[in-house]
Amino acid sequence: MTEPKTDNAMTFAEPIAETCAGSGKSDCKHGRGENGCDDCKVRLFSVCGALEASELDELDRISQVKNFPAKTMLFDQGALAGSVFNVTEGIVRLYKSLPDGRRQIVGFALPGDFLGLALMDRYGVAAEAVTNVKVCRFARPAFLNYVDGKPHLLRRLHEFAGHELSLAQDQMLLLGRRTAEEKVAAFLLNLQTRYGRIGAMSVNVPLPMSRQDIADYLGLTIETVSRTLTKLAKEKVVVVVPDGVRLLSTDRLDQLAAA
Amino acid sequence: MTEPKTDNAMTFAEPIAETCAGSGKSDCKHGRGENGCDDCKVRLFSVCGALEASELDELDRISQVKNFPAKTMLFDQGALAGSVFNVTEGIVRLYKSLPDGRRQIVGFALPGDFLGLALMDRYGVAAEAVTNVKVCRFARPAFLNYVDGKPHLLRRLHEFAGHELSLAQDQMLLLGRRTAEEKVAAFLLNLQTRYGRIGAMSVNVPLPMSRQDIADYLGLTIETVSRTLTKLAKEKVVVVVPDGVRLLSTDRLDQLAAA
DNA sequence: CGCCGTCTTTGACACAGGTCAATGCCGGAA
DNA sequence: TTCCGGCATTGACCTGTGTCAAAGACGGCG
Repeated sequence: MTEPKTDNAMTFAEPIAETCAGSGKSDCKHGRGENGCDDCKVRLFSVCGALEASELDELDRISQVKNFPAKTMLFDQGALAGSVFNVTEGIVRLYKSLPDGRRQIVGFALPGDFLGLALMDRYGVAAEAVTNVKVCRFARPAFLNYVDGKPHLLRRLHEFAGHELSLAQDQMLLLGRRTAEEKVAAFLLNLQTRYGRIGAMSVNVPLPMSRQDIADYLGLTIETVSRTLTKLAKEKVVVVVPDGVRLLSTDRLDQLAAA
Repeated sequence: MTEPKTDNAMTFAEPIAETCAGSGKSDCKHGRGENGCDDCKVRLFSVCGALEASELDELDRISQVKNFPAKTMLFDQGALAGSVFNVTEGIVRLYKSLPDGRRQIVGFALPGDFLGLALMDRYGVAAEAVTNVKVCRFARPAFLNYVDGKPHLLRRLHEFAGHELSLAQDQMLLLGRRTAEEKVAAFLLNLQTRYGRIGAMSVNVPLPMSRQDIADYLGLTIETVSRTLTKLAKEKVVVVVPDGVRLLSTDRLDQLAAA
């Protein structure tokens, strides 16, 4: 369990707004690399296919780039949901907390991921920048207005929500029924896959988040995460490197994860 | 952990179709008790407010009442999602399984709840009748067709999905960070609340599901569930009765659940 | 009525993972 | 360069929960 943080007077970030110079050039071709439109501020993976070039332009126009330094909060659990975010750089942790400080990280948002898409009036989880983070922010009213009257997009959003739910259910299975070793193995494979989707496919899996974060994501303690990683390293399944892990035997990990 | 079931050759239910006599009377007033329209086959809590009377009629028309005896399967994990269900009577368990038989129940569906609303092409979880179950079934194409062109409904559905996600995240917190006693306390309170919403508000909480089901829902073993219940009974927090529990001190439970 | 199968409870014991504490590692400040 | 503070690792030990086994409780059925 997480020990109550002494440093829990977490500052609410005052993000630095940028003028979005550079992405303002209007000769944008909306080239659809695997990162979505390369010129645009937003990085759409999942929703991209549902959008016309003109719609992408419009979406881009109502957006605003913001930076959040590492460890600052994008929004707090239960706060009025004023914005929808699209992460473009860095990693965000999403979590719920118990009054005594125990914390459960329900997910890490990587570049391309959306936050606040549920479109409920309050955020159900808190979001903090793990690394320095760049996001594309949409004011809720503008986004709602944009979405309304685009049933295909609404539909897409709904499918997307269904996918999120499915992932959450996978995580329940992991939290409720898997051993520490299985949890860590599944986590590493999962991260590898997700990094693969944003270009950095490799056996080198960066772990920008702390051991505490990993522990709070997997329902373990920091010591158990550390020990498990060491054990996997001793068994030549992984190599622990600064800020990451190199996967030696994905097969073995698959086996351990017992997907 | 769940021991591998010897009886896992679970039969795929061949539901008995009914002719829906009785609810076919067309003088339905669509009286909106807390159960939705009392005359209709469907029992809509969450989505109800978004529908006009005429739309409810239409929805009712494309629906079909089916019965599933206890322990039969409504659909399997990964199966083609051919139907959307609205539970009208009984309880359904939704779960994911590991290849070795370990099982995680991700939720219990009570009357009024929808199954398969994610509208993805495959079910992400399996669904089994805990008790005898009566559902209102919509063929996917008909339901999709019905939903399309009703943006307000689509919107509502999306909000509903967001709510589901939020519940799933609460469950992650429970699974990852709570003790056995906290889990059981939270479970009982949660059930009480949900029963309250469908009319049977009382300190008597029916537990139609087995101890194994509760264990698989809370990430515990059957023995731990049993012991915890016994402990709560010794402390005069609850009384264990046949197929249920009477809550003596909701306050104490709240305190234990540490919401 | 008694038998039997299934579920639940209870007890004794084991162990995965938590707790506590010491040490190591590293990067930034002076 | 050294000091310092914040992680991460490692070890020793403990405990909550799992495992195994036996004994009720209960309902269906002959």
